[in-house]
Amino acid sequence: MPNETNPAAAKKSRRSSGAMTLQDVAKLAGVAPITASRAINTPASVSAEVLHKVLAAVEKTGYVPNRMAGSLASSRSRMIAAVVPSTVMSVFVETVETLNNTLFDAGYQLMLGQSSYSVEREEALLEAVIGRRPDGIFLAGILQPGRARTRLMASGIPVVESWDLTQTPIDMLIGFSHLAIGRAAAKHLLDKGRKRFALVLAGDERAARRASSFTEAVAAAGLEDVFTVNVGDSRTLKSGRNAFIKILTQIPKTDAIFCSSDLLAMGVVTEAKARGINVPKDLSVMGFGDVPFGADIEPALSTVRINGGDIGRMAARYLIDRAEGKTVEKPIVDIGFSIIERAST
Amino acid sequence: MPNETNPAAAKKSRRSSGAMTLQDVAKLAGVAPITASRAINTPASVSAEVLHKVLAAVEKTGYVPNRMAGSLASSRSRMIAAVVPSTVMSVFVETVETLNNTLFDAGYQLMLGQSSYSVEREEALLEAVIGRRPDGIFLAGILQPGRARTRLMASGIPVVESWDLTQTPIDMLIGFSHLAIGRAAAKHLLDKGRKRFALVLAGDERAARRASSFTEAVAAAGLEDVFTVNVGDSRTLKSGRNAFIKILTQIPKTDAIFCSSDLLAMGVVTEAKARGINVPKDLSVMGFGDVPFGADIEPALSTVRINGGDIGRMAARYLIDRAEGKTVEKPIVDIGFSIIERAST
DNA sequence: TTGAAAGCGCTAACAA
DNA sequence: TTGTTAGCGCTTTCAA
Repeated sequence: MPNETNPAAAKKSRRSSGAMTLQDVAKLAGVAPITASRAINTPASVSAEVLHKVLAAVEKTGYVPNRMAGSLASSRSRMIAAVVPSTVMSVFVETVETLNNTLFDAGYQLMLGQSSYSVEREEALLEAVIGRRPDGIFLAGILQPGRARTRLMASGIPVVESWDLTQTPIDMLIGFSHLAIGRAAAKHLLDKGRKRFALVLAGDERAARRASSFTEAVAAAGLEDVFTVNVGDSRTLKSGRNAFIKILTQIPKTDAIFCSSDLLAMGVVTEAKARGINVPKDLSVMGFGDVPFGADIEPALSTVRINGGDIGRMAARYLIDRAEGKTVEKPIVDIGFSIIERAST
Repeated sequence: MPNETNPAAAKKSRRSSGAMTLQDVAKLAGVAPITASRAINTPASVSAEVLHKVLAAVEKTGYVPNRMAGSLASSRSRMIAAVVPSTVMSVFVETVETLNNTLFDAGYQLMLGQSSYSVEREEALLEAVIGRRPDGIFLAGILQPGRARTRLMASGIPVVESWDLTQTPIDMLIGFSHLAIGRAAAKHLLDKGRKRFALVLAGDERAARRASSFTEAVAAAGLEDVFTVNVGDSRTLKSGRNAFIKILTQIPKTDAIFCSSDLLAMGVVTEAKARGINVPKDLSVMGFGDVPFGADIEPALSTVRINGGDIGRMAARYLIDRAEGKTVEKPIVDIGFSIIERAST
């Protein structure tokens, strides 16, 4: 070993990353590396004197433990991965934020992947994620059968799927029933005495399921067919405005519209107001997702609220418990939803 | 070595994580581990026959490389960390989304940390982040001197600070001038012939700087003092509504309001409309950030646009180039801003 | 083009 | 309570 004799100028081996290591700290503190490790990670398991010496050495060297090495040695990465379709104007952000904060408070980091609503991207993302050996994976949605799902199950990594219900989850599940939401939304609007219904939705399979049960409930009430407008993107207000123009052209008598997002609903309301149509007198509009400012616009927006914060918190809790071997349960939770009645209906 | 003779039941050593390893693949393919590694990572450096055998073995075993082990051996984690204050209704989400997508396309993962606008949390976060040895760190903002900044500089990890300008960046910088924005906003409203100005802002230091140059520019035009309302949170519409009520009570003649976020501006507009005040005839309202739907509300919202996508893309590029040793530059970029004039002014 | 050997920096396992 | 030893699963280095 070169330069052993001159600590001050001790050059690291060619392969070293150059940063301070536990070795350096241990040497400075005059203890074995494992003892330094214990002083840092489980201070209770070490004598006061050793603790003091090691912490002093840490301070002096500016040592920051290399968690990658620790993870490799212990097979515990203290990382959780989350895969979401998007974070911009998305209904998942509250969940991701809460998940992340809860994880951090428990000493975990979040790896975030965005599938951009693409199945291929999602598959590639999951492959990459599995390679990082996270202690858990959160999925915004349910993973369809395929290569990624197989790999994921084979990996043995704890998984929380969310935002939907299924009989065959990969592992854990925190969701709610889109069919029940469609029915509840229809009931809400029927109770208001509305007669002619329309739907505005983007090409999202879950929104389509809400729409189908909505349509059924309206038919069951003996009313005319629900007119449905498909828009490209549920995260823009513009699509909602355009959709309303289409509805007005085709079925002018429409008096209730259920949208697959709050932004779409805001678009409908905006366009209606611009045309002198009174919401909610002439038209009831309902959104989905409960954006933070939905209560403060004029008229305040009726919507379906999903408690995204609860999903994030619960998912974090389940994944951490699993990672720490506290449970082997496979919870399947229906967290439900609430119909939020505000001025727009 | 136990069970060497019975591959089917071959138990891994007690310490093993149990997953397939490069060893397993190599053994199955009849080559050395390093050769299997080359076949997977640099297929060009290997004969066609070996490549075929290794890929077949990968397929059969369902092997997913352990990137943590690879990172440790190569001192390259292929992870980039981003630290932002928040992702809910935040002006940073577009940047994070673009950063993440650009990184993923280049084979990198994103670690996301949220400081929740707390300095202590930010320090703790950065300490945790450094321990993961990311190849680069993106900061939404500029890091103030302190323990974390010192540690970060000592770590040698490439850093991009953003969203502001400074003479003393840690490393790289992609920002813009908040003082220039305040002046430009004031000029825009002065050009409209407005006479009595107000500001609505949350307790954000950057917003305060925009406000100060705004105030100076108004004073330089010989007009009366700018009335300033401080609100708790720039990410709610409600604060904007309340702020406007306060302004109306104190300075009823106010005819121009510059807000520190688009949501605050939307709140002001909403409250004004609810009180029969015409925007923009009686009152000009201007936001900051250019939320995706600002162009589609009624009236369309004038605002200051920061190209968050560009920041994310450039940051990704710089950090990757640095990680791959392509450059050692320390770019300092002023990406500027645009005043977006719409109906609300 | 392929392989043997030696780590990367840490912690599990066992021993004292 | 402290230490010794032997890996974790991969890649760098050097040699053939």
